[in-house]
Amino acid sequence: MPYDFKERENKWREFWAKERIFEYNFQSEKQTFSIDTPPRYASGKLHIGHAFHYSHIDFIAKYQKLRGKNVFFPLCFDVNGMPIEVNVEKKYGIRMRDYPREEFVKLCERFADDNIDAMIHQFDLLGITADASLYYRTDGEYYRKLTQISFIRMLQNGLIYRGTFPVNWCPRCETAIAESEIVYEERDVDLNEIKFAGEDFQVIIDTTRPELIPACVAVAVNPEDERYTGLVGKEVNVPLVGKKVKIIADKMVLKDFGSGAEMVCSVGDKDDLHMIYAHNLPFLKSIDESGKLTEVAGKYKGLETKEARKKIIEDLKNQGLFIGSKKIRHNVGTCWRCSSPLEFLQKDQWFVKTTEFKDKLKEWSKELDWHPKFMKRRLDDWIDSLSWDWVISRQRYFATPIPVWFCKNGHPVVANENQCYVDPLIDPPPIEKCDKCGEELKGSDEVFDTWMDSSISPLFNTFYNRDEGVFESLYPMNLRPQGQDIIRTWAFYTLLRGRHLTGKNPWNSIMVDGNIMAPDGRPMHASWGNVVDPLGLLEKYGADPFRYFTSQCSLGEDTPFKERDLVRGQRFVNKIYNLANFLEFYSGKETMEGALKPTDHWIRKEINSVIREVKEAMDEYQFDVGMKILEDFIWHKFADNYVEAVKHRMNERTAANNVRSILLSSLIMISPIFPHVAEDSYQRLFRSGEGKKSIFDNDWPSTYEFEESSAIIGENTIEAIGLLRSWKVEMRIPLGGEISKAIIYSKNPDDFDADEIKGTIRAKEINVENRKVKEKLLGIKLSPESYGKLKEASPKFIEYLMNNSQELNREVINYGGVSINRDEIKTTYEYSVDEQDVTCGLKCCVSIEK
RNA sequence: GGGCUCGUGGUCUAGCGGUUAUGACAUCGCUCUCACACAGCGAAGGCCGCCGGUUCAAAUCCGGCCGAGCCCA
Repeated sequence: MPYDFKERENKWREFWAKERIFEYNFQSEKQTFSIDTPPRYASGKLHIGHAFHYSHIDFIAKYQKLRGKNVFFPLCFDVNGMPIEVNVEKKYGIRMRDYPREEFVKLCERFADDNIDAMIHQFDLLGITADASLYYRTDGEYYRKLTQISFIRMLQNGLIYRGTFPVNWCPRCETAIAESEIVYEERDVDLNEIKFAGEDFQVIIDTTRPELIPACVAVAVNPEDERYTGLVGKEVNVPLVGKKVKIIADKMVLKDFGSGAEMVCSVGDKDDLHMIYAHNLPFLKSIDESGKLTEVAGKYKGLETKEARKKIIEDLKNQGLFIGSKKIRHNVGTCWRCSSPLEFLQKDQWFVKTTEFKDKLKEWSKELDWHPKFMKRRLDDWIDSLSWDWVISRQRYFATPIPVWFCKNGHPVVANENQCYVDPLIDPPPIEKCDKCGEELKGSDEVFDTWMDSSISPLFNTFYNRDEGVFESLYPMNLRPQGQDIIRTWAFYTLLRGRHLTGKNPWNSIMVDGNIMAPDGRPMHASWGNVVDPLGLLEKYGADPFRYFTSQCSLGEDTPFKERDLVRGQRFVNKIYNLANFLEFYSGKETMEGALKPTDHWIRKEINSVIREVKEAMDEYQFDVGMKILEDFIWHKFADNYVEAVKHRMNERTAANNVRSILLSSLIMISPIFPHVAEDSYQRLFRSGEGKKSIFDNDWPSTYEFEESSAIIGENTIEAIGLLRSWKVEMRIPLGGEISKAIIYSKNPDDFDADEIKGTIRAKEINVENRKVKEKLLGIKLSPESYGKLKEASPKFIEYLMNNSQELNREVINYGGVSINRDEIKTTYEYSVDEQDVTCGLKCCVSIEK
């Protein structure tokens, strides 16, 4: 019977919501397991990466609940920043900077509101039960208030300062331009060769922007460039402006490009920026907001860049320092609105100190429990490579306003904590006039980098600054789950800020996921046409099969999307559904008592190791490992082997109860990944009577008692049944059909439960005999210690034993002066019988008479 | 250019010092079987990316090369 997932999945989702199964209980005595949920970006449609990542988080939440924890798993959304601005621009066909600020922000808010409802529905479709009673969004007043307060506290503690940093700037529109607003154009530009004279040598530098000569702070060459060996560290004269700069060596300079020497200007481009920080060079501002040269340029002051370029080349030619120029194709960043080439311009910005905490940050990162471990290296390498502090101010509209006012002399006045949330463009400053110069104050129009919001998620979650008692009990949180792409942003900034604001790490452990690739192994891109829509898959297969796919991805690895995993998941769900059907059919029909038989002991032994191994895998977030163990156990050991073996005695209460109990334990273990079919089966079979309200109210199964000797007989019996069943298939006897006689040939007839075999394969008579059985040695495996002892003799020793298998019966075998105990040798035998109509396995041979 | 990760039957994947190298999907047989044909039983299919090294022993450890992914404010 196929499983009707649509109806059933919906039913149980509604049940969980109505019964508040997954709600955090602030009054509970239970230990909390808290998850710092990634606030999902309010962009709208669920893409497969979200579906993948949030399923993993949901596995953890549900697993921890079964482990008896009070699970804190907030439902939350990230609703600040540029991607929403860009979406709004697209949706309405408008441009942010052409639009009144307040109205534009309103459009952004509306856009986010509309999307959040859809996203909550999409989470629900996946069976993700993030807790709506712990809801937050990062643009809420309550959240932005905390963002502002955290800024004020860090500023007061000297961790934030005002400095200058270059931004992309359009000199014509006189506005800052964000990275995403830059239009790159291939243009033909002049690459000029200019002579820089040293004391007794000269260097020819290549530049497309001679007007930046006044801003030159160094000449850079590649350290491996032989042409400049011995010149590094010497000084050269910068033409026209009468100053000297040093020659520095930096790997960023391309050896093969032109002369291999270039000027470092502060600041011409990003490479310059890196070199300025790396070599501790000064910042100059040679171009102003309107694109004119400043006093740094001396006599060229006031000229526009284009005029200055012309004039400078002319002067260079007059002095014989201009060698020539050639046209090259060059990628030029231009303004989206007016196509003017952009400048990289020094502007006042707010910074959070990071570089002076490098060593501290690495210590803090070490305190975290990383899953997988290698992800820690990514954060440490990032910390090592930091060259400058974190710039937190943005010249944008839709984000948390920086709670500051400025006087006309540039003195900042910061809001009081009790004023927050505050919008300085609307609200009055805390004091009327500047306390330094008495001038009028004007609200700052700068906003925070959105990481300033999201990097306090653990503080918001744990009621920092709202409820000291709750904060003390919840902080630090147990787990931060996140993507590998934002280790250097979200993980880094959260660690930094949590530590600075509370003195403690924000969480104890961090789990980092990889990405889902397209089926072709490449990243998904709309333009490549390889994007997979998860909503269509949910419609086609349901949530549990989709979760099966996500469980199959190794933690931290990139995994190509495979629809066949959903097919497999769907079959597995169906298998579980039918196991429940089977048990439902036999429910309450037991008519006799009976004792536990060897196969019952065997399945108990098997599930015991499953209970332990799945727990270990889930504790390490290795869902693929856990699921594999469960799949092998439930599908093959339990369904194919045990249930088949026990079917014939389901009228015995002991047998029926053992099947019920093993199934219940299996359902509990698989419920984090298959919540719907597990709940469905649970409600049908186990809820009535004294059962808990939901499968998720149960505890992780504890181990079963069993007898080892019986379990071994059970295992042999299972093998014999398997052989007989496949033998029946080969003989073209229907599996349900009766046979007159089955014969088991074995060395030890007592090693089999004949009644079980007889009942299962429907034989009228069964014989277990030890006649005519031959053993054949299939393989020998030595213990590692034996290999160590024998060393180079190992392969020869195994060969010797294979040829002289009687040696194996001795307690101690001497070989080449080394004594090996027989216990250290593991052997594999196969049985065979000199009769035609038999089939043989590792434990026995079987034969059938129709 | 730098850091990290991955490269195993047709496809995807497990294994991460000694196993007869997992398993899935696809392919090919056979079986409607009283929970399940979205099932069961079986078959075929592999120089474990390439080249060196360490070791008695390497898919597994080390080095180099080739290819792929993430990140570099």
